[in-house]
Amino acid sequence: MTPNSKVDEPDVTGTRWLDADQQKVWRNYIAMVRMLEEALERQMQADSGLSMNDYVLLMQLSEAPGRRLRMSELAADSVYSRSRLSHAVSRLEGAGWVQRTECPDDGRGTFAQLTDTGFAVLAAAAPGHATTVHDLLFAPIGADGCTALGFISDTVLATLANQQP
Amino acid sequence: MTPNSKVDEPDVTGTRWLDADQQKVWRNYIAMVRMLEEALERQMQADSGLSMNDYVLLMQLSEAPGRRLRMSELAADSVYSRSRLSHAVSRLEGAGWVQRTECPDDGRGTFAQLTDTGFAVLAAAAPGHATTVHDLLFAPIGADGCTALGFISDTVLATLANQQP
DNA sequence: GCGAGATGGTTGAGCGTTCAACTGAACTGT
DNA sequence: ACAGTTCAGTTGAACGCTCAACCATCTCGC
Repeated sequence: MTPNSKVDEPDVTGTRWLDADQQKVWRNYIAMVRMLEEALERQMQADSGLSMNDYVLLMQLSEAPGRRLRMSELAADSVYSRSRLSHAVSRLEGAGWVQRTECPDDGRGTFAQLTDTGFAVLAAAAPGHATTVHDLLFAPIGADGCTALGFISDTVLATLANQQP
Repeated sequence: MTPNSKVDEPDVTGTRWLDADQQKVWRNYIAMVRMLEEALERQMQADSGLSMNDYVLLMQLSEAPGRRLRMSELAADSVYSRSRLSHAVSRLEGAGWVQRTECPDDGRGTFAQLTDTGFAVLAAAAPGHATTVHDLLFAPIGADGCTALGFISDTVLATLANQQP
């Protein structure tokens, strides 16, 4: 619960406690993530009637070749479980923004294909989103902050990637 | 959808697009946040049978004077809606980790009080969590990364705070 | 004092996510 | 060939969160 005096070394229980600075940073990081998510969600919902989750899914599809991806690729890109993606795509399909397509190469596979309607919705939502991200994140932290955030993201992602397999 | 050549200025639609660097950073930031959350959730669930959300709530309570907080204070600290917190505390109360108490000063108010059982559960969960955060975040990014992340969090939080009222 | 509005908190319905179980298709070894 | 296993994806129930409606209490103006 409370940090040890020796924070660089594990204590007798093998715990690597966080020092006071790290605790504060961790706490503020969590708050930042939550509030930023909330602000983006609010803006997206208000301006486009779209949830951020759906927006990101459509975005991923829009950037894929042929504007379509295998379900599992899309799931991996979005850090979604298969189940979650399946439900999500069903909803997007219901809205007419995505269409499921059979995969000729693999009988088990399914493509999620962005429809023209879906692309239009995405295109309409993009400017507001970009502006919000700019105003709330990149403008305040500046170029140095952007570089630092890039480094942090890359480093943590690499660590997590080496962790899993 | 695609960034303009002039990225520091809003275009004719008033949009402030992100440049290529920022797009990449933003994408990786989202992935980092999701994967980090997932990893922490997994560890917490596996080691303590606790969700991260519940852990953070218990943590906030444990640090408050008398290990109790008004519902609205706890909600603000946790970036929770009142409703969400009310539901969450009901569950925690069901588990015996938190108890609701009347507030003498304000007839409308309610205290969420951490029970001894709740504190014990939290104490048991803390070391594993601290170690995971250390190993997945602070150790990889180093002292400079920690400073940078602190700066970014503070800056974004300040921006968001000035945005709302 | 007292009525109007603001504040603190709860409730229930609806929706999205998770979890475990399931279907079918594709490899693997014999 | 074919049984066992893995892989891609779906399904339905359970659970957590959101949203709007709601009650009770406090505060402010008159």
